[in-house]
Amino acid sequence: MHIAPETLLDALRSQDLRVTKARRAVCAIIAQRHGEHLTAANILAAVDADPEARADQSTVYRTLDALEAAGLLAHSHLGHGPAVYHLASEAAHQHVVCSRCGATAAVPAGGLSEWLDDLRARTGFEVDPTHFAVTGLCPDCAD
Amino acid sequence: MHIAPETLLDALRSQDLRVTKARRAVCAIIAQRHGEHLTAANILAAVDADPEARADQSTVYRTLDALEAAGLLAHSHLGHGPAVYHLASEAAHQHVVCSRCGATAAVPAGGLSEWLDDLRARTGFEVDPTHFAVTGLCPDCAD
DNA sequence: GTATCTGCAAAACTTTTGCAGTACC
DNA sequence: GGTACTGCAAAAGTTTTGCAGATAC
Repeated sequence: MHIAPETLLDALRSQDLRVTKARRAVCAIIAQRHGEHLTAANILAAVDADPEARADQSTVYRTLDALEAAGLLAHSHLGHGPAVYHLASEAAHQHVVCSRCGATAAVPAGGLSEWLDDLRARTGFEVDPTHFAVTGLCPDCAD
Repeated sequence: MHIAPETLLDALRSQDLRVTKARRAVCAIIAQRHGEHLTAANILAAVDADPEARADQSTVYRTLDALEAAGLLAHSHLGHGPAVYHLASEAAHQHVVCSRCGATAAVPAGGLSEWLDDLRARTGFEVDPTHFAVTGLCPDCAD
């Protein structure tokens, strides 16, 4: 469940992408805090908090895009706020977000297969259920 | 499958909300074009197209909020763009959006009950699956 | 009369883009 | 050396907000 920043950088190298100071910094944050729901703003703040590193917000977005295009990273939308990024190697999971208090829960995507089969049968779409969360009311707010 | 603007206005009245010119105009558009995927911008444009009516965009948003709070309207997010509004009385349905070309499909929420039961059992959340679309690749783009 | 609603203008918020300069390979 | 990347600044796009004035009841 751990990943070294070098693993990410090596993956970039293997795709003929350049390893720059900004990309090192972003990859370090992602490796260090993976498992969290990191937004682009979180990553930018973390980079800026490191006196050795800095990166413009546009660079952070472009780096995240590059990592995503390289297949290393994916993002999801947990409701109305900013997108959250996570390693593509993390197990696919569906997010459920409370529309009142914002609490989140995750369920492995594995349990959704009948639903996905049903959707594909009805619509012909190859569905990726993890990109958008579903909303609902958490147990506390459901009262 | 039709609804009169007066039905919406009456519902507002019954909740002690005031019936104004702007609200009449917005309700007229919604009643007239219900079944479509109307964005706030669509509604604003439609109001402005009527020489008799006009409303500021902030008024349109506030009117939509009021109708939603009154339980008459609901909105969904079909991907990255603006939210779309529809009558709360319309049958619940789940949207599926192609992440490449933007094509949409809809499936009745009815077929999702096992999945919803499963989610509730695992997370305790009362899930509303219709608020966010799921993304995927449509048959044409899946090649 | 008074609480609610409206218009206007500006801002909030996330993300994207154009462009000139810098740094990686 | 040449291409890819970066920083800066500005803009895009949707939605929200503050406030003074207008309007529905």
